[in-house]
Amino acid sequence: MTYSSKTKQSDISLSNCGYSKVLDIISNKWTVLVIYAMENGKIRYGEMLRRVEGISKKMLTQTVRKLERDGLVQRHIIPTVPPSVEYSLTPLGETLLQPMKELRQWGRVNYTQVVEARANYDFAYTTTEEKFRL
Amino acid sequence: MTYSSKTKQSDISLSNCGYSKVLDIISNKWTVLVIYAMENGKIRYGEMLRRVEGISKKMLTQTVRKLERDGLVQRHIIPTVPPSVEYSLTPLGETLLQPMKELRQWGRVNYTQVVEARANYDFAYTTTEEKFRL
DNA sequence: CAGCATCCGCCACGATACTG
DNA sequence: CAGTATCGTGGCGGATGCTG
Repeated sequence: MTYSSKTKQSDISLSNCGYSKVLDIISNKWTVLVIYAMENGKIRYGEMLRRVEGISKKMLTQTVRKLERDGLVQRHIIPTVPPSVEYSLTPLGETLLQPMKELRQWGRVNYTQVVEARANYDFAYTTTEEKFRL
Repeated sequence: MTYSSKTKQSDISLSNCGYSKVLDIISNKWTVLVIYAMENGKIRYGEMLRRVEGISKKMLTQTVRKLERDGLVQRHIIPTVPPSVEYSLTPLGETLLQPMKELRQWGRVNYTQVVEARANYDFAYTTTEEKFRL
């Protein structure tokens, strides 16, 4: 969705690869964090705004609407004054939690190695002139 | 990487959440597809270009360089004329394959439900006037 | 064959202000 | 409290052309 889907048929295309379909859903800045905020059950709009550091009201609304459209999130409006709204994962949304947690686990375990690899790479491709400044 | 990392500390921030760290690596248009292309072992540049439908040379090079920098991919230059280059996953890169496959599996199993949910949502929020045209 | 250089359009995202 | 409306922008990604 994020990108135009004008791709022809092939063995690995954006249209028929399962990866792409998932990316179509979760590959943007805030989606996974918002889902993450709901992993323990119902949560109110304002509470999410506080828990997901750095997100703006605009992006939170936009993200949560998209997830609702995708059938991953439910929206419960509680008619009080002022109104409050609770969000939670649907059963379908819950099923996404498991694979996501494994990815998170991978990140926790391996990210330091990635950071090291980057440092090595950057050092190796640094000009000798720049190296002398260290 | 895709986005600026100017976020303060919090319980869910871009900097300390495992999800974000993984997204930092795989969340862009082509990365997962390129990794996918290497899941069965060595593969040459031109072969990837053909297998990953729709990717341009620029983006393939860019993606593969980033993965190399992250320590997930190895580059083997074979000194022939004209030169050929083989790419393959590193041991670290291989470890990412498992969680990625589960995500792909999730996509295969559940994507149709997502598509249905979207159709329902769009229909529900279509104006009655537009509905009459159906 | 396997790239790199350049130019450019587009849209995801951020900031700000207003509302029921 | 939980949103909408509007405007501005950075940089991702596409297209094209050139090299060793």
